[in-house]
Amino acid sequence: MTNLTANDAIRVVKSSPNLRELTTEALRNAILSMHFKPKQRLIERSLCEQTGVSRTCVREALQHLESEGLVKRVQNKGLYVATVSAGEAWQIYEVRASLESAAGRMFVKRASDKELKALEAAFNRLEKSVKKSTVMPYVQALDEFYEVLLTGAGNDVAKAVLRTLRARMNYLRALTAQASDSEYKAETNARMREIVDAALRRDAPATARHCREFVERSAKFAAKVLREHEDESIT
Amino acid sequence: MTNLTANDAIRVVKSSPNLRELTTEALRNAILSMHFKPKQRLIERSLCEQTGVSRTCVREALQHLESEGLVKRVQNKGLYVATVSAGEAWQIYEVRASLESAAGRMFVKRASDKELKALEAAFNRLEKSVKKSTVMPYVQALDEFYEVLLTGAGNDVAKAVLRTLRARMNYLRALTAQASDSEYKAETNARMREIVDAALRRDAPATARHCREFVERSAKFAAKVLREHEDESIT
DNA sequence: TATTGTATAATGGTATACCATAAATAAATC
DNA sequence: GATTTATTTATGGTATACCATTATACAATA
Repeated sequence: MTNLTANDAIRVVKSSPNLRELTTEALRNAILSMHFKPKQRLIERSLCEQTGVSRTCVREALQHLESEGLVKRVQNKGLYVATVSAGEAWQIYEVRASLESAAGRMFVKRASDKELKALEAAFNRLEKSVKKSTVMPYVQALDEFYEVLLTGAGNDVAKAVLRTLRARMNYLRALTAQASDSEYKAETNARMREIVDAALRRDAPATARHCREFVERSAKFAAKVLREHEDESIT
Repeated sequence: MTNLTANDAIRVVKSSPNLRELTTEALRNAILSMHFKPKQRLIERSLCEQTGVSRTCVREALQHLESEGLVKRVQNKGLYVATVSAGEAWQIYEVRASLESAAGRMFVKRASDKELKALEAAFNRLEKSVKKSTVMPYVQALDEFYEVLLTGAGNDVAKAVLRTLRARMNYLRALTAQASDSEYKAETNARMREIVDAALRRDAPATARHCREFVERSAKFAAKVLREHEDESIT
C-alpha cells in the first residue's frame, strides 16, 4: 500500500491544454464578453474559420459549453447562445440560495484557519475591486471569493454543480454590477462583510443565513435589472 | 402578439433521438447495469464495435456521460468508468439534502392539485415495486417519484442540476436497495409516506424537513454499505 | 400578385482518415 | 539474466469527407 502512495506522490500530470480545451475557453470568453450576443445563432463552420480549428474541436467545445448552459442546441437546427431570462435567473438564485447557504455552513465546520484567512483576503481584494472603472475585476474577485468558500466547504460535488452554473452566474453578476449605484455597492459590501465576520467567529448558522440572505437580495436586484433589460429590448 | 402565441401552440417538435443520443443511452445503461465495471477502461474503438456506430458518436456520447459524472477522462490516456467512493457519495448526499429539501418546499408552494395527485400515485407505484424480486423496478419508481416532485417544484435549473447527479444517485440507490432488509425497506416506506402526507396537507416546512431527513438517513445507510463494499474489494 | 412546387445552397449529423502520444514488445547491451 | 534502447502496436486527438436535413431562392400556376 505504501508503494502505491509513493507512486501517486511523484506522478507527473500532463497539464497543457489540448485544442479542444483551448477552443472551449475561447468560445466561453466570446460569449461571456458579449462578442456573441444572447440568442445569436452559432454556425459550426463559421466558428471553424474564426478559431482556426477543425469542426471536430468546435463541436466538442460547443458540447462542453452546452453542459455549462452557455449554449442551447436545437436538434437538426443548431446552436444558439443561451439567454438568461428573468425566470431562469430566479431559478438559478433559488438553487444558489439553497446550495450556498449549505456551503457556508460546511465552510465554517471544515475550513482550516488558513482557509479562513484566505476568505478574508479574498474579501479584501473584493473591496478594492469595487473601485475599478469596469465591472470585470469585481466579477472576477467575487468569483475568487466563492472559489475559496467552496474549496473550504470540502464538498467537491457541490463545487462541480455550482461550476455548471458559474458562467450564467458571472453573466448575471456583470449585468447587475453594471446597473448598481454606489449606495447599492456599499450595501453589498456590508452584506459580504457579515458573511466573512460570521465565518471568522465560526458561527455556522449565522454564516449560512447571511449567505442565503445575500443571494436573495441579489435575486431581487437582478429581477429588477432584467425586467428593465427586457423592457428595453422590446422598445 | 397573439399571432406568435398561436404559432407556438401548433409547433411540431421533432423528437426522435439521433444516433448520438441512442449511443449515450446505451452506454449509460451498460454502466448503470454494471456491464462495464467501476474503474474499467473504456476503449473508443472497442465501443464502436460493440455499439455499431462510428467513433464520432461514441466520443460525443462519452463526453456527455463525462458531464454526468459516469466516466472520468484522463488526458491522452482515455476514459474509465467512474467509481462512487464513500467520500463522494457523502458529498452527493449533502448536496441532495440541501437541494431536495428546497425542492420539497417549492413543490408544496407551486404544485397544482393534479401534481399532488401524481405524487401520491408515484408513491403508490413505489410501494408496489418494493415487492418485486429485483431492485431495478424500485430504483426506477423512485426516480419517477422524484421526477414528479422536481417538475412540480417548478425550478428547471434545480432539476437540471440534480439530473447531472442522477446516474450516480441511481447507482447508489441500486446498491443500497440490494443491501437493505425488509425492516429497512418498511422504514423507508414510512419515511416516504411522511413526505407525501406533508405535501398533501401543503405543509412546506414539514415537507422540506422530511425530504432532508430522508436523504440524511439514506446517506448513513449508504456509508455503511459502501464501507463494507470497500472492505470486500480489499480482501 | 399570391401561392405552391422544385431546385439549390447551407448546415447539422456521422463516418473515416491521418497525426500524436502512450503502451507493449523485441532487440541490444551490460 | 537483468537492464536499457529501439521498434511496433494500440489508442487518443484532430482533420476532412460524405450523408441527411433544413432553409432559401427561383420558377410555375392560379
